[in-house]
Amino acid sequence: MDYFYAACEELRKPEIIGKPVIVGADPKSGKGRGVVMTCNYEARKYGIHSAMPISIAYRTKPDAIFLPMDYAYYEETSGKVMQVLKNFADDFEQVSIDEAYLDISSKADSFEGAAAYAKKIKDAVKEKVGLNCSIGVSFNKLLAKMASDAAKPNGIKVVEEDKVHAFLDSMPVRKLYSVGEKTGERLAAMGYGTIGKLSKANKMELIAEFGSIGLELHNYANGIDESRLMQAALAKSIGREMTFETDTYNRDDIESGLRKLSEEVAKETVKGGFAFSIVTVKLRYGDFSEKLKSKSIKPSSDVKEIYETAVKLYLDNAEKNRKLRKIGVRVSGLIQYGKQRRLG
DNA sequence: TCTGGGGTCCTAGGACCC
DNA sequence: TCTGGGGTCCTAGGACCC
Repeated sequence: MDYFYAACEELRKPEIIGKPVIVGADPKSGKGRGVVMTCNYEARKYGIHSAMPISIAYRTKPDAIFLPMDYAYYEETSGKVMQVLKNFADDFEQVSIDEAYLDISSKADSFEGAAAYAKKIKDAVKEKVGLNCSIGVSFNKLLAKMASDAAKPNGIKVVEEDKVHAFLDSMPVRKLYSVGEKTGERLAAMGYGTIGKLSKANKMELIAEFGSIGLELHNYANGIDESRLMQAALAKSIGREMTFETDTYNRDDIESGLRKLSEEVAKETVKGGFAFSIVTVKLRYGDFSEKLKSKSIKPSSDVKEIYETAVKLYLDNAEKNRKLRKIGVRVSGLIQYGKQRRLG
């Protein structure tokens, strides 16, 4: 989906269409903590983008329309979109709230036919939900995904078998799926600044540097991806995090934060019908250094177990003279004992 | 300029079991 | 006195994605 959260807001507030719209943290007149979740293309004209600190977005365009996240509404809208998409697919994999893979092998016998079919899907999403999406069409998931990125906004991009290198080679290596900031820097230092250069790299050199990921990088750079669509899987962990308005080492503030987070996590695990056997606490200090501390326990579904384990992990491991910026609570080792309900 | 919150997967050492 | 190989679980850390 194109700029999904901001597009959802435009859908229910047509009067904001055409103005810069930013969904994310409360800017608090430039003092707010947090980031831009997404923004529409009018806001992007000013250089605003996802993950940008909200304070900078505010400084850049103080008269933009700033809106808080409304997950429940976005989930509901996402559900409608996914329902439309499923009806067009032989096989279907939802990847996130606003992305999905569709296997349409039986629906077209050429890429030309597939492109026409993609247009039908786009039109149906627009007609039934009212939102624009972008579609990548290719012969594997990697290339379909990268083509859909290239198709944004509101486009369709096809990558045929004999056009893989024409499509990938000139892109900076950072655009390759699975290459983030760190791997991008290491690849650049090795002389692989573009996907084309990476595609010709020596496999063994990449394996020596990155282990099994090195082989994956080489395959991806050559457009090779044999992964299949995955069936919806049960959650592996459930967590909640919060950033303090100002950094703190006050024990009462931190413990009440852990209590609130534990309660939310417990509510979510009960909703999913899960017990858990591992509790993890995240501690982020003012300098952004982060520690995760975890403890295995007897399987439980009790909020008290989460809270008491979380507080113990905090007390045993936090450096009490350093202020904390963020805390988090997560449970894993999930065992489903009850009926699954949809997780939000 | 100052950096969120939800996740997943991979690696690795040590403990422990057979 | 010196000692293998296979496996799982626990804990911690790192990277990435949306």
